[in-house]
Amino acid sequence: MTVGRKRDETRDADILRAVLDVLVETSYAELTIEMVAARAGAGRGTIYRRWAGKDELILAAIACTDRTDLETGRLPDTGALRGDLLAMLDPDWLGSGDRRMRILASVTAMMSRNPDVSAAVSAAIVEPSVDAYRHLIQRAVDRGEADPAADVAAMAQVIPAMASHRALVLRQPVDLAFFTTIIDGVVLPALARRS
Amino acid sequence: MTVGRKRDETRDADILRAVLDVLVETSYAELTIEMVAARAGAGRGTIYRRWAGKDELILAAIACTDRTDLETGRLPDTGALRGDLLAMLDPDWLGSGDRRMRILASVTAMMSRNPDVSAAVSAAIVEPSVDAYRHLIQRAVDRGEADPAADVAAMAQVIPAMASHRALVLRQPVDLAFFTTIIDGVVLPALARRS
DNA sequence: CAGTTCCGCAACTATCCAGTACCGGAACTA
DNA sequence: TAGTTCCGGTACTGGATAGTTGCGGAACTG
Repeated sequence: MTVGRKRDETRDADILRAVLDVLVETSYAELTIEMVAARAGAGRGTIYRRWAGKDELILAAIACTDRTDLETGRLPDTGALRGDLLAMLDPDWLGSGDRRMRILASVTAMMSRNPDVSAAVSAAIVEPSVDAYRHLIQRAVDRGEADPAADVAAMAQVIPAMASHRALVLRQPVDLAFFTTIIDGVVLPALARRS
Repeated sequence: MTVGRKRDETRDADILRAVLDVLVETSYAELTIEMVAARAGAGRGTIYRRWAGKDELILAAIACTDRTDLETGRLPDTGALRGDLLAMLDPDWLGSGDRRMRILASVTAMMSRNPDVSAAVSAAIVEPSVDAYRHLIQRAVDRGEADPAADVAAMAQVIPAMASHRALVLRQPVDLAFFTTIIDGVVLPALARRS
């Protein structure tokens, strides 16, 4: 039936990973197919055979970002909100978060003009984090640790928002010290029970 | 002494304003000198005679953003923190803030690679806002209204951070309802005195 | 008035890059 | 083995644009 050499599907992942690697270092507009091909050890023709063009390629790369670390079942459960929040901040997580922030910066301008990019970024980068924080905070409320009147939806955005602000706008390191400051200086005070 | 037709210095402002107008609609990379010239009713040669190139031009445009509205002496003083924060949110301010957020989005990618752009944006767009919020919050602490143990530096970043997150990342409107939610759901709870 | 510099405009060069086409070779099918 | 499709690589085309140059005219100086 189907005749000829078969397409090597494993190259897809190599190429998409190369796209993200390039986006860590350069912006959406500056990324060229040649950079991706060189990084992936592929020919440009191979890329054009699999994706319709630059936009489709980048869109696919963003969508395949791995966020299994934030699945609800894998979130920390130390018994206290402060412990849960700090438990997320292991070096691996900080490193992958830094990578995602750089990609986010490279893609921000295009998000204004291409709703598909905006949707892909939201689904792959933004929403998983906010969902995770919402889950931890809601659990603290249910446990009676946090103020039952708290605006959980708003509070769940505080850490992602301040992290992206620090990375994208202030251009300062999003490290353990920063997260600790936000947790102890903003999040926990805002959620403390009124006595 | 100096011979010949004099340079019309008033065109500088027209051209720089045109740069910002274009940046509201397109990104740093997509902006062309031709777009700026057309918008300003100028020739490309006039622009190249005044600035060394595209980077210098955009840098100058960012630096000349007007923030006189945020001078310390002009900040609201209603006697209560909530009133002060809400008093900043008149329609003019929301409109100019939206404009600045769009410019910020257009420039974000270049901030990673050009420290001059990053410095210009910080000085012209970010720092004035944070300074204003810090001033209002510090005053509330001094007045005894806010928790004296509050981390004023961290809290002053909450509103700018969540606004830029909403505009740049979530692509949702940064309007009165949003600010009210943040003020009542995050800022005021975090600053409330422990009783 | 003569000479100079600015102005808007248009023509021009040089570069970069998306996208296409093809090559020789490898992998696969019948 | 013959024919087909994929692979990495290279050459090519076409469009966009940064930056330069020159034109005709206006503004200014002496």
